[in-house]
Amino acid sequence: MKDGAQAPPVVPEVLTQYIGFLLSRMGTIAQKRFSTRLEALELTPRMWGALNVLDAAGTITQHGLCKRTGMDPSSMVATIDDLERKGLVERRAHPSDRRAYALHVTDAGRETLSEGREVVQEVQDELLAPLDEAEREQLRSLLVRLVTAAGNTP
Amino acid sequence: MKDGAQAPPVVPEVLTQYIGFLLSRMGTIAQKRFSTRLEALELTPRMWGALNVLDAAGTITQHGLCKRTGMDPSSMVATIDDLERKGLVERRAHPSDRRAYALHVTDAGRETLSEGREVVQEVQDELLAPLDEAEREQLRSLLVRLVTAAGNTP
DNA sequence: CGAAGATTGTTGATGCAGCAAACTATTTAG
DNA sequence: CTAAATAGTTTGCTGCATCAACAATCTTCG
Repeated sequence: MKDGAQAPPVVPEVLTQYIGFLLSRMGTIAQKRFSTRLEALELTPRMWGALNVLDAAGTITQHGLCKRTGMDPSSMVATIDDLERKGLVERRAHPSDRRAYALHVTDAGRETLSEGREVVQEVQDELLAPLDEAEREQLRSLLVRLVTAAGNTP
Repeated sequence: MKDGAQAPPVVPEVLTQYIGFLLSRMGTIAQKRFSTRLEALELTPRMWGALNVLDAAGTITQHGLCKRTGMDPSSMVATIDDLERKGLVERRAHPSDRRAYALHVTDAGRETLSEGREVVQEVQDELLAPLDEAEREQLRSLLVRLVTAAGNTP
């Protein structure tokens, strides 16, 4: 019966004192899970993030998306290419700047968004299974403060 | 004065509701910061993690390290190579298994560990600057529970 | 006005980490 | 003793981040 005595794996106690390690590790795990589940919609995490921010912004340029998502401009090109190829996003002419595109979410894009939200909710519920509702909100709030602060210093 | 009206960047409100996104983003940020700071000691985050776990374990095999750190065996080979080349770790013969190595931290390795702990502590303090002591402990505890649970399900 | 500099989107090159397959040497199971 | 599993290693593929360079366009300011 080796399954009963399964190694106490995955979180060496030494490292549980390093919040940085925990953040980085949990981040990787989350990313992997979302990535796997989003495959069903033929979306990558980057596409999903961009689509969400774009939808919330209404209209925005690629550069604007880069600033908000922290994504590199060159990666953004590929991401928008992918989204446009799937018909979820359109590159329209920007009304006042001929260098830039005015990005728009299509109806198909909004459809995909609502499907995606269900999937994402499921994954999130799995990841946060050990926490009750109050703890989840606590975690969320702490993370928002950290990400916000970290984004304004570097 | 455009610097006063700096864009409210880095955390689009849409995404603050996705704890998965926050985790993944904060994890990336943390990793980058640590990576930068550890360069002063000529260490990568992977080397640092392996060195810590190894030190805490006393003696352990590469495979054991892989299980505990979640690192890929092929990556582990390169990581141990690096640590050994810097004289921080030794690959000794395993007493009872001629396939495996018994890894040991050298005196130089312990020296580096104590230097590294100071650096890591600094970075952690910077990252967690917005949180008071109680909140940090709260975050740590929540993350440990999540990582532990996530490590036992996949 | 008009030249200099900044911005937007794009391409290409580089490097790293994760993943999987194949392989050797050795140990364990049946 | 043979078959299967394990430890370590090598190699190649993939995905993503980062960087430098570039063309088109906008902005600034003498």
